Amino acid sequence: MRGEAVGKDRASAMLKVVREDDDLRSSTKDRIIEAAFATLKEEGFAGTSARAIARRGGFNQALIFYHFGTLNDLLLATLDKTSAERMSRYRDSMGEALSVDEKIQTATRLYREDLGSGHITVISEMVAGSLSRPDLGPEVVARMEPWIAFTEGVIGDLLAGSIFESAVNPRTLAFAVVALYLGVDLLSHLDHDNSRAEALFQMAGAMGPFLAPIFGND
Amino acid sequence: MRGEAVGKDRASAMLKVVREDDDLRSSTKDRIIEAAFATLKEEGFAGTSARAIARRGGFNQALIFYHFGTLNDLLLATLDKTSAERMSRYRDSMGEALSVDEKIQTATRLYREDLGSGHITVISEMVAGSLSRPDLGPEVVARMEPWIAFTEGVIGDLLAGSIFESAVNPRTLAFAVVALYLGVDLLSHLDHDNSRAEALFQMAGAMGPFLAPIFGND
Amino acid sequence: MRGEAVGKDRASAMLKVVREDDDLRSSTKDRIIEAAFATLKEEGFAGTSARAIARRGGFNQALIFYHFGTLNDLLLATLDKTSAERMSRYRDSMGEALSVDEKIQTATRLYREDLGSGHITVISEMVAGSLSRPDLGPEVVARMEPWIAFTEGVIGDLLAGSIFESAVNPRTLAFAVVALYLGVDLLSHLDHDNSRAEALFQMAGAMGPFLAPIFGND
Amino acid sequence: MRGEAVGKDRASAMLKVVREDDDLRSSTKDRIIEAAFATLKEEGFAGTSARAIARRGGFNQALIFYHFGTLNDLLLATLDKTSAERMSRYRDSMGEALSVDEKIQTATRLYREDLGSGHITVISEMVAGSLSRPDLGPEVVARMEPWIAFTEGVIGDLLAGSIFESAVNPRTLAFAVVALYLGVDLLSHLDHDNSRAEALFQMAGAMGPFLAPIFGND
DNA sequence: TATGAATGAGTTTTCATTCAT
DNA sequence: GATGAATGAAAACTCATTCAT
Repeated sequence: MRGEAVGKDRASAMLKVVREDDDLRSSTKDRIIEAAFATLKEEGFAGTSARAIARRGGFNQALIFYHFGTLNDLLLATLDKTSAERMSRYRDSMGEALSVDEKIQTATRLYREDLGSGHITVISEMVAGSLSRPDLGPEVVARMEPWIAFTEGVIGDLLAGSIFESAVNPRTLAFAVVALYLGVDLLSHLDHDNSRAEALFQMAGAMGPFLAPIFGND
Repeated sequence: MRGEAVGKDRASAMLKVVREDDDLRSSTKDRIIEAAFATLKEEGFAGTSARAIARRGGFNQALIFYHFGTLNDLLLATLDKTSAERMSRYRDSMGEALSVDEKIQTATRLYREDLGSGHITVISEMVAGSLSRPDLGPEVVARMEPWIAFTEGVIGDLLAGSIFESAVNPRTLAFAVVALYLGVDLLSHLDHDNSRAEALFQMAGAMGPFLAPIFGND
Repeated sequence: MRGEAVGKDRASAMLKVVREDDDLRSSTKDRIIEAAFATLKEEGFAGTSARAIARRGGFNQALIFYHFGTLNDLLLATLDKTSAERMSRYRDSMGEALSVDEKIQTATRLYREDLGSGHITVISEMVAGSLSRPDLGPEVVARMEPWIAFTEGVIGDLLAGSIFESAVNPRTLAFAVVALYLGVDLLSHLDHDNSRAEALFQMAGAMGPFLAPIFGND
Repeated sequence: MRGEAVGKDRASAMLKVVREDDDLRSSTKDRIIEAAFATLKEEGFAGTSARAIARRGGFNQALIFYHFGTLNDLLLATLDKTSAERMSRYRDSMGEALSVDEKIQTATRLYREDLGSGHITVISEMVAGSLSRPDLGPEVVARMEPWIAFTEGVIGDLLAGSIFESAVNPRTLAFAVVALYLGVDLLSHLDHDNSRAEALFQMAGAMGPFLAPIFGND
């Protein structure tokens, strides 16, 4: 496990397929990112040192620096990967939800999905941990922008033609939604209690039918 | 043993005033807390080491441990003090605001006040920094509860008699408001940009007059 | 040896006098400098890591940083101490040597002394090692200046009244003498062969009597 | 095993010329040596890691070890090449200079040439950096010998027939000259100030005409 | 020949905390 | 109450070198 060669998966990949079932053909960079993800999830940002990641992934500390140059860069790559995966999932699912009501249901479902997969934990840890580090903060906030833009799109569709169209700035509201989502994640994660987030989604769900006529999605 | 000296400066403070000659200087514990606050504000959570606090306060590192036993405990005491000060300020101001509209105006004013005084920076740093540390997280979240309770009271007053009274759970909504506030703080702090938070407050302010009749505070 | 208290030698110094014979009353900073000196002498500049110094001195690595802040600063302090000790020795001895001949004899004697005590090794290592480090180079060269100034004084005395007085710039010649001394040190140290340096001093000694009349020191 | 490939690029160079298409590029070993030279010159001995050399030369780190077995060996090969080039230059030029005066002028010119080309920097870095490493020191000093021998020859020619012939040992004096040259290089390089070396050469130049009659080269 | 990947041992430095005084 | 000194553990990162291909 320690000294095994990983790179170069042209012919040898064929052989490796036999060897294991799930994490095959994962390149070394991917393996490192996976280890970083797992460490963030299990040990929190503060516990995610190069040593801890390497221990969890079963590889040498130095490998991180060989592939990513910097621990920060690995962390950001991990955030990027998670973020990209979730983004495509959100884009697909929200695209199919047409009415306000459906969108709320879908968002609730995705939230629960994120919760189960640990993405919420990892993103919460990354955002929170980066806050106090001047070198990471700006990078992390830059990675929030796509989410705000995406949310802005969803909100824009909803508002179009409604009575709020002129009163509400979709970009500002999108910022608020992302901030709320983040705050809920943090607080829920912080005390290991998802019941309040769950109640919030259910409250929103209960309001869905009332909102539908207002937004004209019937 | 070490921690025994902690938490009994009500009576002894009386003595100190007598003991010191003229200028009744803040007690040592207060001085340490002030130094911790200043360090959190200027250097961020990650930069707030025992050494950094001691350097800023002009006292010896070991003094922190003598008085607070643990760096974590000092940090929590600092959060407590800030939180208590702000809470009384919020309680007084929001008590005087009667209508939804007034409450929004007051909340906006208090937010700006917190921004200028650095309380938002310090709280953001504390919450975010603690999140990644299993020993601090639960303690910090416990200190959020009073704010949720306070917000719940404010919301409860508003909802009483309105058409939402039965549809909305004040506790859940209070949780959402605090989460939103926290999320906005974090994001604004993260990229040193308060303009979006400001836009959000202004959007809320613009909606105030429309909301007033709904809530029957006219 | 490991956990022993060192500082605070007011009353306890009395007790310590009994405990050991030579390195008593040496403050911790001195002990660290001595360990650094010994390490430079025995293991060379490249081998003088914080760990190596601490191992040799029997104290904790971190103590170096507590007292000197930086490894560089410890190294420079070590050079300073050695340099100051040798300077006073040179000043005294050369002051007593009046004629050219005597000065050459004295210089030879001092060189041999330096060789035996390891000062030449340490200075050679420091100078050479610093060369390739931009942070140390300028500091080391600054510590060469006093030696050039001292040499300039010695040369100035010799030249005064001689036929060379107008032809030779004492400062330039002093630079050359120090450079020669350094070069001889380096080469001798490099191949562990002092015979050529010795031969050089003897050649100079043989020329002494011939030079005396030229400089008018008879 | 690794080192077997070292040192036989005379015949194989012939083959290479044929093998590569048109632009007979320098052999790989030469390219590596050139990269090492450039790195020593630009980044100093301490900055001349295998990675730094490879980066500068645009080739793979491992190539160094394939061709030279050891980083030390590459460094020594680099010193060898530089040294050999300079030696032939010195031999030619000094051979043409007959009188003391001319020899001083020529040496001054060559020194300036070395300064401009960076050879002095590289040699200074190599000598100084090696000094602190037991594995390099002896090798480097061995590479000084040819220079001492060469200088001995030059001095021997000068002394022949002069009044110093019996008093001065040419070998010892040659050692002193090389040591002086080295010391001047180091000090000048150390504080990025060549003015003192320049002054020294000019002082020597000014004395040239006076020395000529003594040595009988008129 | 050449290379990308990998590694073990090393580096300086910072940390929270303890202890004797 | 307060302090200077001391420590063990850990941090991020770099090094020369090896190896399979």
